[in-house]
Amino acid sequence: MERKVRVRFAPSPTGALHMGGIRTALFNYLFAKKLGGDFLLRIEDTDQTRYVPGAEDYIIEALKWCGLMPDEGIGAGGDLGPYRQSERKAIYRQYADQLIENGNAYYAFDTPEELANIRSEAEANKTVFSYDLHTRDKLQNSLTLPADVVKQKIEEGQPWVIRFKMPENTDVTEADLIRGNVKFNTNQLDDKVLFKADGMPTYHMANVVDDHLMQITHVIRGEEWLPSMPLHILLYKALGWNDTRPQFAHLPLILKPTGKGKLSKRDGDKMGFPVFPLQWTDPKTGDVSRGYREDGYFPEAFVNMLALLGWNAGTEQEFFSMNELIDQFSLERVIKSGARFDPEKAKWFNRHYMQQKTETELSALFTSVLAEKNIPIEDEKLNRIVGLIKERCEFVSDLWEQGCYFFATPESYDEKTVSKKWKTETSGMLNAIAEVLQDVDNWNANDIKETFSAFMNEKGWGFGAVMAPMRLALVGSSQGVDLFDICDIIGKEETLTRIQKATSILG
RNA sequence: GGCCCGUUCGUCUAGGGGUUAGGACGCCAGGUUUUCAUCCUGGUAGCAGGGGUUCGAAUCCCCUACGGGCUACCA
Repeated sequence: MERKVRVRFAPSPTGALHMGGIRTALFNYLFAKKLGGDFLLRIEDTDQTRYVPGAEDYIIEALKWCGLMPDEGIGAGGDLGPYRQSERKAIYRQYADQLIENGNAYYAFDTPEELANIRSEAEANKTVFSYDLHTRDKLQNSLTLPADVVKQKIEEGQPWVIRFKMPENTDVTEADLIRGNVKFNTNQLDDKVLFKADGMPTYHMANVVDDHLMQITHVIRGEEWLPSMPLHILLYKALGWNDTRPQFAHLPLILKPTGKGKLSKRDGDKMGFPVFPLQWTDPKTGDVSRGYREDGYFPEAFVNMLALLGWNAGTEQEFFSMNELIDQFSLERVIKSGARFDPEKAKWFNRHYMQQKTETELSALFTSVLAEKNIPIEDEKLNRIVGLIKERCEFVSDLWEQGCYFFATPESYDEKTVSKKWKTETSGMLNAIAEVLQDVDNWNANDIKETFSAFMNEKGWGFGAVMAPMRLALVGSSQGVDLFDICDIIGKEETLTRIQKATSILG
C-alpha cells in the first residue's frame, strides 16, 4: 500500500537554529508539499543538560518567518503526539526492553569515568577505544556478568545504560535517496548507547521509535548523520519495523565561506554575516547574534538563497517563489558535495527581492526606522522618496543611508569632494542660483530644472562647475538621486537654506 | 588512526561518452546616468592528478591526492 508521505524536522533546542537547520527544514517541507504529504515538527530534547530556554520558541518563530509552517507537531497539534521527546519518556523504555529480550541490546554498567579512563589509556597507546564486539566481552555488562549479578546491580540502583549489540560481520547496504548505495560493515560499528542512565533515550533510540510511531516515510537530514544510518536501519529491523521503515536522504553540509569545515554558529559574528535566521540572544551570556531578519533580509530572499545551496532545478532559473520551489523540487537534484556559503550571493538575492517590493511595502518597513529617529513624514512623500532610492538599496536598512539627506540638513561636507569641486567662485555661483530659484513659483523637479538650465545657459556656465557643488550643499557628499528631485522633495525653503549654509561654511 | 561521503571557473552550479564545457555571484573593462549607485554590454576564470575501458572520456572503472563528516550516557 502506498503510504502518505510524512517527513519531519527534528531539531534539538540547544540554542538558535542556524541556516543549515533551516535548509534541512526547507528541503523536508518542499519534499512533503510536492508530494502532498505532511511536514512535522518534533523537538528532540533528550539531552536535558543542553536544554536552552527559549530555543523552542525561536525554532517555531524562525520556521514561521521562513514560511515553513508544520502541518503537525509542535505548534500545530496532531494525533500522534506528544511531539516533544521529553514528554515521551515513558514510551521509549518498553522498546529498549524489547531489544534486550530479543538479544539485540544489553545492560552496561561501566561508568562514564571508567570509560573515559579506558579511552585515554588507549589514546596513550595510540589506539582508539571503541565499545564494540571486540571489547564488550571485557567490560561490565549483562553479556559478561552472571544474570543474578546483573539483576542485583539493577535492584541496588546502580546506574546502567542499554547498549545496542551490534551484530557480527554483517553488511548493511542502503540506497540513500541522494547518494545512492552506501555500504557499511557492522564490524566497524560500535555498540551505541540507546538508553541513558538518566532514564532518557539517546537520539538514536528516540529517533527510530518516534519516526516509526509517527509514521515517517522519509528521513531527510544532514550528512553528519550518514554514519549512523546503519545503526538506525538495524534498529528498525531489531524492533520488527523493517517493512515500514523510512527511506533516507542525507543532505550535503553547508561549509564556511572561507577556511575549513562546516558552517558553525560562531562563524557569523567572526566573518561578518548572519548564520541565524533571527537574531538570538544567548540567555546565559547575554551575547546577541545577528539574524537575517534583523539584518534586513526578506524571508523570500533567504529561502531562495538556501534552496539553491545544494539544489538546483536543472534550468537557469535562479529566482523561485515558495510555490515554484515546491513545484520543481526533487531529491534527485540535490547535490552530493558540500556547498560553501557565499554571503555576497545572499545579498544579491536580497537586492532582487528588494527591487520587487512596491514603494508602499518598503515605506511601511522604512517608517519604523524613521519613527525611531523621530522623523515624522507623510505617506505620499515617503513613497516618493522610497521609489527614488530603492534601486540603490540591497536592504531596508540601506534606505536610511541612501536617503538620509531627505530628512536632515547636512552637518558636514565630504572633504574629498570639497577639495575637488569647490572653487573660489563656487559660492557666488550658487548664491546667484539660489536667487533665481527663489522665483520658481511651481516648485517641482521639472520646473526647477527648467529655471536652473535657463539660468545656466544665460550665464554660460558649465553644468559640471555647478552640479557637483550644489549636490554637496544639498546632500553633503557626491551621492544621491537626481538633484532636482531632491530640491523638489525637500522644498524650496530647505533647498535655499542648504545652499546658504554651504556657501557660508565653505566660502 | 578507523569508517563513510565527496571533488567542473575564487564561490554556487549545468553537464550522465562526441559541447567552442553553459549559466549565476564576485571581479575587471566599456556604455548609460553631467556625480555615485543601479542598469546594459563585454571580459576574466574551471573538469584535482595518474592509470585504465573506448574510435572517442568532464562524463564509466581503479589508484592517489585533497576536502568534508562521524568516531560521547550530544544531537
